Formats: sequence, structure tokens, C-alpha cells
Amino acid sequence: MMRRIKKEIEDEMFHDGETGSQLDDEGYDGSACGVVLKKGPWTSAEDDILVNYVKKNGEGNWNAIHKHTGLLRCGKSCRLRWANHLRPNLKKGTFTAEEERLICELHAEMGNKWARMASFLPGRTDNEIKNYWNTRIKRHHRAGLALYPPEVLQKILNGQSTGGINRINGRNKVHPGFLQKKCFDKHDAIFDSLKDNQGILPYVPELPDISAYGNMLNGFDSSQYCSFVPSTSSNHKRFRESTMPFLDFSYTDRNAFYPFNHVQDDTFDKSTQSFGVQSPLDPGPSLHSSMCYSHSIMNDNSSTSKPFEAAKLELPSLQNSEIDLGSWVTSPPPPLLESIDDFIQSPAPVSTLESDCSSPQNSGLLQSVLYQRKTPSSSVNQYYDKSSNSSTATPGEREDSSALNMYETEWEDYADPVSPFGASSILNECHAVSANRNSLDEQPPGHTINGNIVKLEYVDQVWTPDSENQITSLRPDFLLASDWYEAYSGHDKNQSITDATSMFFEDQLATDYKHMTAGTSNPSQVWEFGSLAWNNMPAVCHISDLG
DNA sequence: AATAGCCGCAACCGCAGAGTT
DNA sequence: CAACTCTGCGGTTGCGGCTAT
Repeated sequence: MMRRIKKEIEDEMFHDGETGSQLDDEGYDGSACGVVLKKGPWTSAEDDILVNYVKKNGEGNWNAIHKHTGLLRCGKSCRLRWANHLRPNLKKGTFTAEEERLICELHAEMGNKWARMASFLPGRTDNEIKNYWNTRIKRHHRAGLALYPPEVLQKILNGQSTGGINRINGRNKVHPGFLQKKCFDKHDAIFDSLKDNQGILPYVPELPDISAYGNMLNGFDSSQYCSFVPSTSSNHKRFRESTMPFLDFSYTDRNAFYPFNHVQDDTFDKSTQSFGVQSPLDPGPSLHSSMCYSHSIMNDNSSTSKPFEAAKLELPSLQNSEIDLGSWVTSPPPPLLESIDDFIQSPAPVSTLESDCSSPQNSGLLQSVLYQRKTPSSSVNQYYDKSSNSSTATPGEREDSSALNMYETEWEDYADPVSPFGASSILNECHAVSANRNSLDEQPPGHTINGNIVKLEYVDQVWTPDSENQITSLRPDFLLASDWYEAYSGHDKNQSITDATSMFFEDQLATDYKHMTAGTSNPSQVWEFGSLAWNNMPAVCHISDLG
């Protein structure tokens, strides 16, 4: 009401020919060229001018409006006013339940892509959606409610997405927050090709909407609003993602949300099944390869010479466990482990996890390597060092972590180089394992992680010869050496795998790979680069409560 | 009835990409 | 090819209304 009254008064002033200069103290803003442009709420007279102009000239060329009509508004302001309030077919009022559900779904898919989301909600503007979501976040956080309804999560991650991501063409199909654009044109191109040719590839994951996972997994952070915010851009603001869900588990109804359940999507299964290929981890429960990795990587000798050892993870009943928030204060553990511990501590039934998530979080494996590559180069070493320290590593292992302090400092600075679902952390740490591996045939010892004993075991005879062949065909090194590499890279497939790897990962990581693979001419022995320990998938994670 | 705090909306700001010169 | 402009996007802020005390 008050706003309306004020508006009317201003309308009168406008109609009376008042100039902006007379209102300098009340919303007029100086601008270039000596022209004073008004700021603040729009009057109905201004709206009329704008509407008439757009009707006559169409949208666009917003900066010309001021010149042609004398409207004392900048082009940006005009565009915004038109888009959010004046254009036809705008739907006003509160969101309907269906719209709210759709927004949740879309946000789970694409994150804070308000404009994109608006395209799925006719009559709604990005600003409206953004405001709604921010309000929702506050409201739900206060109420201790999960931000995403479980059914929405389930739907999204079952592949029944709204289609927001899948319908998106071009450069935006991956959440930009996860990709450091500058260095990924090549990768994007590669995966574009892969995507376009899924039918002939043994395994070509749909480029995931990593943001969705990222969003969800933000909730794993112990802190409230922070989280694993991508910091891969020089423009930090762009990646602040302040309105990410940060599903603080101290508030959130855990029963309503099991990110890892969902993160363990079945993309891989679908992809492989469509080619008649079995998921490499299907034979075993393998509860999430990422899980296995995350713990196995703590063991520098977790690998063995036995190929294709499947993983089995026995989760303890940790329903009574509490997140050790204090541990962050003195010695922040690797976010990955924190996240996973959080996950473990969720009351999700183990049986459910094992049965429903038999396939690995594979959609993130290769992609995660790429993703990881997109994080600051220093992160590799950072994680490397961190991995050596994050568990009860031996003194000798700790000595290898000479850069630990540096790591921790930078870790704080990065506030998490963000893997969407901790995968980059996982992979990086596994990378460290690969490099440090020395006793290949030993059973890995148990380690203590956040108060839990994590023990790895290897399960023999899980992979049949057939499955071995199958997995071989899925391995990145195999893919790189196969026909599609030639077809889509334009390179001779006889090029070395290392070269192919270089094409994919470039400089540092490729160098790492070369180093690791030195001395072997058989790439199948060594695809552990990028932490893809395909041959030595740690099999069993026994986690028992220290207490 | 007064008022402090909260809430939601509208608008602004800064940045980046695309297009143009 | 660099500089400039336009446009769009996402984050933030300010203001007015609402509500609890």
C-alpha cells in the first residue's frame, strides 16, 4: 500500500515534467554523458513508456530506449523491468505446488541456473525463482527440513529428470561451476563426440549434471553454508553458490536424504547394459566405488597384483555416531572422508546400499578425472599430501607428506576444490596410492578414519574371465587405444596410450601417468592413472567402530 | 499502540560471453 | 586482433510489509 502511494506520487511528478535532476536525492543516479538516470522502483508512467517502446520496436536494444523515449533508465534496468514485470504472459502470485516441485527438480538437476529453470516454468522469471529458492532455503533450514523432497531426488537420479540438463545444448550442459572453462574445450569436445556416439562406445557416460551431485553433496559438509564450493575460477563470485542446499545434516532429516544413495546412480548400468556390457563392479556389491576408493586410498599398499578384485564394503551401524565437528577445528580431515563418514553415519540400511547401488559411481569416474583436472593444478599435490596424512599413516608415509602444511593452508583457501561428490578427492588420493604402492600382494591393513577402523580386503575370483574382458573394454586406456580414439581424436590409434592420455589430461597428469607407467608396455597393467585403479579395485572396506 | 526484527520482493551490481567496430 | 558495446546471468541489497512482543 505504502509502495503504491509512493508510486502514485512519483507518477504525478513524472507527468508534471519533473526532471531527474530534481530527484537526485531520491533515487537518481549520475551516469556518463551527464545524463542522470533514475534508480529504484519503477513508476507506472515509466512502465508505460517502456511498454509502448517495446510494443513499437520489439525487445532488445535496451540502451536505445533512453535515447528514443527520454526514459531516465539505463538499458539494463529497462530490460529487467520488462522481463520481470511488464512482458506479457507473466504469471504473478505464489508458486503452485506443481511449480514448487518442478523448481526443486530443476534445481537438483542444474543448480542455480535460474534463467534456465525459468524456461521450464512458463510465465515465471528467473528472479522469481531465485527469490523463491532463497526463501525456501532459509525456511527449510530453519525448520530443519530437507531441501529436496526425496521423491524428487529419486526421480532425478533414476534418470527421470525433467530434462533440463539433457535438453541443454552447447557449452552449458555441464555446470560451469565445475569446469574450468579455459582448459576444457578439448575435453568438452571429446565428450561431445562421445555423447554423440554412445551407441558405438562401450561406455560413454552421459555427461552428468555434476552440479546436481554437487548440490546434494554440499550437504555433507559439516559447516552450514559453506561447503565444497568450486573454486576453480578466478572469479570466485561466480562459484560462490551461496544458495546451494548445504543440507546440513545436523538439521536435516536424514531419513529424507541420502545423497550417496542417489549419487550411486545407475547411469553406468544403463549405459553398459545398453551395450550388453556388464558393469565392472556389478559382480560385487562394491558399494560405490567411490566409497571403496575413499577408504582404500588411505592405504598405500592397498593394491595387489590380483586383477579385478571386487570390493565389498561392510558398513557399521553408525546410527548413533555423531559427526565430529570439532575435528575440523584443529585438523580438518579430507572433505571426502568427512563426507563419506557422514554418509556412513546416515541411517541408510546397508542392505539397501548394497543392493541398490551395486554399480559404481562410475558416471563420475572418467568424468571425475577430467573434472579433477580442471581444478587448480596444485590440488593434485595437495590431495596427494593430504591423503598421506588423513589416515593413520605410517611415520614413513607421513614423511612423504612434506608439503602437508602447505596443503592445509591451501585447503583452507580453496575451501574445497570440490569434487561434486568427493570424487576428485577420491581420485586424487587414489592417485597417491598408486604412486606409493610398494607391497602389491599384501592385504591392506586397517586404518582409522574419524574414529572408525577401515579395513580393506580383497575378494578373489569375483571377476570372471568374461567380466575381465568386459572391464578391459571399459577401461579408459582400452578406449583410448581402440578405434574410437582414432575416429574421434583424429590421431592414429597406434599412438601410445600415454599420448592418448596426454591428449585427455594434458601436462601434469599426463606426466604423472607416464611416470607411473614407465617400464611397462602393457597399458592394461597400469591404468591407475587418475586414480582409476581398475586392476586393483580395493575390494572390501570393513569399517568398525573404534569404540 | 509502539516497535523491533523478520521476511519477501524488486531492483541493482558486477561479471562474462557474444557480437560489432 | 583488440577495444568496445550489448546482453544476460547470478548474487546481493534495500525497502516496505508483516508479525511477534
